[in-house]
Amino acid sequence: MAHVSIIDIARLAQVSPSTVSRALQNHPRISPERRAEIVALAEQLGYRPSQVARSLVTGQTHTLGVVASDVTDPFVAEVLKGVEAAARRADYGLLMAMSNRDPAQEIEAAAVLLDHQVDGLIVISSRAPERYRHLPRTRAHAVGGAVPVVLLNHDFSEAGVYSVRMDNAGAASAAVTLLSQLGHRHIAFIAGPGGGQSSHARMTGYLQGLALNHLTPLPELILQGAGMLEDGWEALAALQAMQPRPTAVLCYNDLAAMGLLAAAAKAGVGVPDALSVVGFDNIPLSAYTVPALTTVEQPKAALGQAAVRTCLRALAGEPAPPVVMSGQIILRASTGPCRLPSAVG
Amino acid sequence: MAHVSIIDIARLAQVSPSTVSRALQNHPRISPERRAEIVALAEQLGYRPSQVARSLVTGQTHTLGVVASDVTDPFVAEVLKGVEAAARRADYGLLMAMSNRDPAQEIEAAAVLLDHQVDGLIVISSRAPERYRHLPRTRAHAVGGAVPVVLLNHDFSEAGVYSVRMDNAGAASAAVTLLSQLGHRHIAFIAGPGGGQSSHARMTGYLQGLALNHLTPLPELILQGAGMLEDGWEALAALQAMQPRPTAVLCYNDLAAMGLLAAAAKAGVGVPDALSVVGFDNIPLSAYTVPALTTVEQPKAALGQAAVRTCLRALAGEPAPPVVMSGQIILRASTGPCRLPSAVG
DNA sequence: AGAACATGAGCAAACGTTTGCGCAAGCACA
DNA sequence: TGTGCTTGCGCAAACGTTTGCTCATGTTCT
Repeated sequence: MAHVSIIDIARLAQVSPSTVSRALQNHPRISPERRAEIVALAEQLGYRPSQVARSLVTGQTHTLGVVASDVTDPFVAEVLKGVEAAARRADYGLLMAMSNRDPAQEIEAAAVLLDHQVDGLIVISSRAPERYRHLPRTRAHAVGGAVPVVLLNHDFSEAGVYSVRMDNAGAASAAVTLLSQLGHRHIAFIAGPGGGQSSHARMTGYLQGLALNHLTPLPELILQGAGMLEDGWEALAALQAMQPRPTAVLCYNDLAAMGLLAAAAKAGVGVPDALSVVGFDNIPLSAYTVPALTTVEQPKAALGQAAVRTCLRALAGEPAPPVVMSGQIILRASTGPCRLPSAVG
Repeated sequence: MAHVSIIDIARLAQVSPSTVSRALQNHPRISPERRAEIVALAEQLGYRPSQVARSLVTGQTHTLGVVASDVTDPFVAEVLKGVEAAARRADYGLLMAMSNRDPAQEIEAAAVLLDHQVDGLIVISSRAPERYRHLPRTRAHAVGGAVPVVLLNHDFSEAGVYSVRMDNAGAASAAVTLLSQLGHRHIAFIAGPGGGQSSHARMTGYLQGLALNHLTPLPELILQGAGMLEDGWEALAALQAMQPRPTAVLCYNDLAAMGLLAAAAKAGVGVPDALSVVGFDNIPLSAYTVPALTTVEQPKAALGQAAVRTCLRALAGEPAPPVVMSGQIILRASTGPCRLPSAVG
């Protein structure tokens, strides 16, 4: 027995297919009795409407596209979870693709999703925002013309491109202030992937924080990284070699911080006594490191939800202003007062 | 300017739409010149075929459904990544939904994905395999009748349901043997979520491992858990209270192990001196704990790829026998020789 | 030279919905 | 009783493809 269609129901109910269609979508001009009869019949036959056929005529798939840089990154995973929950609540499907942190793959993935006629696109941690400008995203019945793209953790303003992000700069600056208040004068920064807005903004915030606390920014205190465990792991040696030696480190994310923590433990560098470490993201694991990681909470699930909300707003033709959420410092055990006399002063 | 369709091309090339369609899919009965002309025109117009329309007539969406228990679990994320990569390579889209470890949500998600006419379904860590038996998954043009379901880390054999998993029991048993060889006589086990096959199999393997090494299984040495950080964290107190006190613990997964590690560090219980800890999954972070975690490697990406391969095989009508991969113990620093004289014996 | 066949292309149906329009019957109003 | 509005439903087009069939032309074989 094949798939039961609206026509089968029509035949059995002795009505036209259009009547069945209207009955099932609660069209006002269908008599209550007919509706009841048809609904019952549909239920009984186990009728499930063909989303594909529906999409073809309406031009909407009721599906959102998500391109994520890498689900393996706990931050991304948490955001994705928020996106999924919100999409499900709004009865939207989720078509997923991964960019593997590569701009080319990102844009390619976006194109593929658009080919599948997603109603909207959400990009978690874009690395190539400017390329959405020329991405053809016209749709057959498109409401506002193009399918909306919402960039998560990127502020790129362009028609049809929306933005949901955290106040990375503010949070990073606050983290530096915290360290400064603990007495640290030499604060290093392990940067994140180039191309990402969040990396750039956190760097900016780091510098702002230094300025705010009258600390002199030293280029050599900034280490390159990509937001991965290895970054922190490898950073320790560089930190140890610095003159003056930093007593605190702000990391691009928790992953880098955890790498650093592991390296410190291995090298016998006491945290926080010899080195204070601050992460970013507050991934679940950060509460379980040794010592527990002081970090900046990002409202990950909320960011995901906001992205979906923004996308749906844009779809509805409503205004969808940029969303900026603020972080909050989670004080745990990886930070402490500066124990070393400042080598320079 | 709206979406350019096959008809627009046909008009411009002065041919029929069918010719355009055939030209674009390299049908043999189209002259090379025509094909070239049409292909060029399509390229120039930026033509992108409507997957929706195509799906309607072919009955295939070229899309796989994935229901994951929780992307936030690093194991799941890694597997998902493998699935995504393999699907992309095969030119398949990925429709994603999350079950949040809830059987009801799992089956509901599966139904939603099926409504979107996914060609196949991959379930990462199913908790309700038996319910796929009665899930209506007939398709209009279905090749083999029903859309294939491949269960990842579950062995449930039923027509149309395929299985890709790891040899959980064998690996768990091997882990116990390792601990036994290190001199441990009292080995505890923190179990995983009930309902999951992997949890059950690892438990079985644990018991087999005990038997194999002539250790007596004690019910009180088995703690309940759900494969989460908190499990390990909370387990420490229980372990400490046990008589005889276990000197080693096998955990359902790395997450639980990391929770335990954190708790041990906080309580001043030396690992591995006072307590050896073995995890499961070998998530990336497990190499960066303090001490680094001894664990069982699961070929996560390979599992994901195998799931896609199996699904595609089933779709092609080829035989798709169950896949069983074997794990391998990764020896790191959280395990060591038993230092305590056995209290009993 | 006739038959059989290969080549290149078009016609039209089909996929399963949604929806604008038309139409008949019933009703209220003047 | 005629006019106009409402209610309930059907007709048919449309969405953008794919594909079985048909058909004309050219080619090769006997």
